[in-house]
Amino acid sequence: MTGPDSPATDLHSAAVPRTGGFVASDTKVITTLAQRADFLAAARARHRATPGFVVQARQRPAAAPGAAGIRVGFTCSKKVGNAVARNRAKRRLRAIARLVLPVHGRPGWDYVLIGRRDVTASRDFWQLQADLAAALAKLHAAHAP
RNA sequence: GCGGAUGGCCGGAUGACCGCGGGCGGCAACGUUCGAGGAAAGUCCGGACUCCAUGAAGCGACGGUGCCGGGUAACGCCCGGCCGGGGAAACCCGAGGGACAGCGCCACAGAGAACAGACCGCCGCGCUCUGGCGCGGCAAGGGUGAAACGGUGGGGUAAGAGCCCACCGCGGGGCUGGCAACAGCGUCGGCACGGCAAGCCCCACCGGGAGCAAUGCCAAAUAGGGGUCCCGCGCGGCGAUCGCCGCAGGCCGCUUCAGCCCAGGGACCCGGGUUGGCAGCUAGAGCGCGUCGGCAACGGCGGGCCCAGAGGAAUGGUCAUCCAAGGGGGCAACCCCUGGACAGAAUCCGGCUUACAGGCCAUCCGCGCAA
RNA sequence: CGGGGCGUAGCGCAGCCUGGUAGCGCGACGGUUUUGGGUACCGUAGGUCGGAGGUUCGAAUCCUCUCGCCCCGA
Repeated sequence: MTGPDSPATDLHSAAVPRTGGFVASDTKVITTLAQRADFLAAARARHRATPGFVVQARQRPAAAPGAAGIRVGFTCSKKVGNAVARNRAKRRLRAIARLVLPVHGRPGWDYVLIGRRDVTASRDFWQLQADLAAALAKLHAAHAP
């Protein structure tokens, strides 16, 4: 993943090679959500819809274990389509999360990306990235005092 | 060339960069290599593997299969053949044993629907008010029906009828060919024997149950609990509270035989703890090549190859060129735009079934043209 | 991975086992009663029996395949 010495790039140059590895104190380590309870907690927190998908975001309590770092989960229910459609939607969401979250995500937060039928798999990839960045900005702003 | 039939194959390609999962090397950074399908699907069959159940034989129950022969680890699959049906042909389709073992059903219509029967009729005799009526014979013709108790033609007769004859069909036994299903031939019988078994059933054959969340190991943690219920701790003999022997009882739905058990065995509920790791987990009835046997399915032999192994679960994104398809423009070369069938491994194999844009190859049948 | 059930008129169901006529309630529509509405009464219409094949003279019913939905166990 991205180290702190790797400068944040703009969206359209996301394909440039990122070098540099993990540092022990890196606060932008991204892990995936696995527990059902985490998904439920994120669903109860704030959310924002975009044309290609829905984002849920939740700031974890500071006392929670492993509070540092960004965590992200993906949801593609049976409504998205058959197994091929679900997997493809999930993979595209995973791709934009990997590109956008190191730049726009905040440590200590959980994000859940929810796929939509047909749109998530077909929408322009750059548009999807822009959607996520804009949604994150709104979510963070709404949370600010 | 057009139309059709069958069998098989492909089902986007190549490259670049950023990423993901596994293996290998390395202390590490990192390098290197591999990474979805013909159906991975539905879960409809058959197995491997693991655990559970005293064993064997017979009987019973339940479920399945069903022309014959072969292939296979096995199958309800495949190949070849037979029979029946469809087609002009290539070819296709068929759950295709038994209806004298028994039971049941065959609506409506029709006279009659399974020991046949007589509505309209046909024939003879008698009567007659000339319309018909009565008695007897007949079952060919009409009508009903999905199906009406052999069919066609001739003889025969009062009218008729396998009453008689020929051919066909049917049934019995025989011969020939075939491993067999079955086919062919001739003979006897004058016809007796309707259909439904994907209705019960009979016959033959097959089948113990559960499933990788199986199962085994390691670690952690609580408890060494509470409650309800069922069966039982029997008898006799010999030797000084034990041992041996016999009987009874128990362990497969029943029976028989063998074996084991004997003072404990079993079922369920409540409460408490865990929701980790490793193995099973991918080299196999494996894939393709050559050769031999076989009509074929397939098998033998030889040498070659290694082809996903995740575990809340890996294949994504972008770009370029080419290929197929659709739309638009142009006389054309060509240009522009859209954009890729069905669909994603979860213990592993053999099949079946279902979904599938488009394309390729081979063989065969019919028609047309040319020779 | 394994097991079970359902699909019939707009809605909820019966009929299927044992094959020949698809029926019940609510609703809809029309009429009567009422000043009007409700109620009550009378009448009418409405169904590819989820889909495709097969067995049978004949299939909602029997058999096979398939689609969709629901439930249960490990």
